[in-house]
Amino acid sequence: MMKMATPFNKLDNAPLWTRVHHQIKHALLAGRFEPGETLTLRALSEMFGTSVTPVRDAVNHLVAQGVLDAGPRNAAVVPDVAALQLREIILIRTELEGRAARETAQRVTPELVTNLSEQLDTMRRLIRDRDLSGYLDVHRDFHFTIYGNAGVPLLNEIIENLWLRTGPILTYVIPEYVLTLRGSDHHERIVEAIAAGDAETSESETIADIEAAANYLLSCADHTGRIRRPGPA
Amino acid sequence: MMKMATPFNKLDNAPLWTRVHHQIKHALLAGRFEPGETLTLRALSEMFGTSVTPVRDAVNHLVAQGVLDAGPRNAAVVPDVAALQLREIILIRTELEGRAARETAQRVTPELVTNLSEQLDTMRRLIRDRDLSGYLDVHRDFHFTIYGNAGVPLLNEIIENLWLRTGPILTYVIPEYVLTLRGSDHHERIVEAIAAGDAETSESETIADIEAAANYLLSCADHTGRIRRPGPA
DNA sequence: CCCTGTTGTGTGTTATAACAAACATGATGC
DNA sequence: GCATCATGTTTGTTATAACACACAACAGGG
Repeated sequence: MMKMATPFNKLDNAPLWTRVHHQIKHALLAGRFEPGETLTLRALSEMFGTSVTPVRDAVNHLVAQGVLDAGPRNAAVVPDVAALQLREIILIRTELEGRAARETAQRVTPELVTNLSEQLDTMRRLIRDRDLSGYLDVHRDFHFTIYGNAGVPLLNEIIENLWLRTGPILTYVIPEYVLTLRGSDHHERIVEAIAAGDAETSESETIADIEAAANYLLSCADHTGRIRRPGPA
Repeated sequence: MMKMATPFNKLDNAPLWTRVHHQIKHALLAGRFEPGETLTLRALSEMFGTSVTPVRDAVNHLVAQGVLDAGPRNAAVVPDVAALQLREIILIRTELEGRAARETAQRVTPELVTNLSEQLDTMRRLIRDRDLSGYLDVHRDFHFTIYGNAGVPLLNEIIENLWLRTGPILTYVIPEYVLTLRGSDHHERIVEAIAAGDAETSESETIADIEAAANYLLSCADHTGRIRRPGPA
């Protein structure tokens, strides 16, 4: 009497607002919304072909996470993260990601080192091929592979939230930074330290990596403290 | 032509779901919901006398903040924070609150020291009077006075979120702990360190304070790792 | 010409109803 | 007596409409 037909319809009963949430998040990380832009519920609902209720839920979620700002009249605006806020985020990121890297080094496994080394190779290849979009994806996977092995899920959750907050400005500023690396980045040393179980170096190199990228971003700030996109050329 | 009547009706135009959010949050911190209890939208809406929409928004906000858990069928359940999760929270709290205390010590002002000393006196008096509920309030104010003077609003926001996560178990376990203090707590030394601009001691004493309370909480865990309420007597 | 009051439009908010999935309950057949 | 299926209830989800506030544009009076 088992119903054989439609074997896997269990998958698409995820709530609508979840998918909307996912799409907005990715659009944010891809830089498809301009910093400072206010997102209206009706525009988004038309964009996704749903009623306003699911997008309202999704936007509420993002505002609660701090990924979107609450503007006047509780309108959702894309955060225009300035130098001041960036410095705050970086301070907390160094603290938290440094600690995560330390924890991971203390519980290193052979598989982890293998995975990280492979990701390192992939990153090198993507830089050589000038595939910056692909690089950013693997780069993020690389870092979260480390943090995910710290054995502290909550730490991972908070770090992910902090990355999300820098999303809008990252995508239009980082590519130029990546090209200046030429392989002389901290990632190799992080993997070496983790492989050696050297918690101290693992932490310090992680912090150095974050601060190097942050310093580049901060150098893109104008006199008002707003991070501006480099010339489009 | 100025409308003189109803002089201050500007105050109650805050969205309904904001107030619902506020009330649920405080009920949580006051331990008025049992850990593991699932909160139904219709029950809450009847409790607050609104429709389900505002409570839905409020609950969504809390779930997104990690203050409430998302149970099966996306139902909101009061988190039953076990020893394992508590250890994670404490790890991050020591990291973040330690850093905040360090920052505050480096930018101490005379007013800050005055305020902290007054709060310290109030706390001593409330302990002497066995007013544990009042003590917990001032105690929270004391800590957030320190963190609020670190000059890093985002740090404050994250720390507040972490406190919220421990809310449900704090209220029914901490009172007994407070009574064991007898004034020999770390708070005085924290204020001394801040007043002296001693960032190092400010951080270490803050961490010691957090870990002392955490160790008490963890000693209340049974063999399954769940924190249990001490005898009601 | 400028100020002011009005009106229209856009936007988030709230209520309500219809919906669908999950669970408990009880009846029915073996 | 027990398993199984039907059904009713509970609960989150979504759509829709009415609402209230805010802002902009515009017209009229000074």
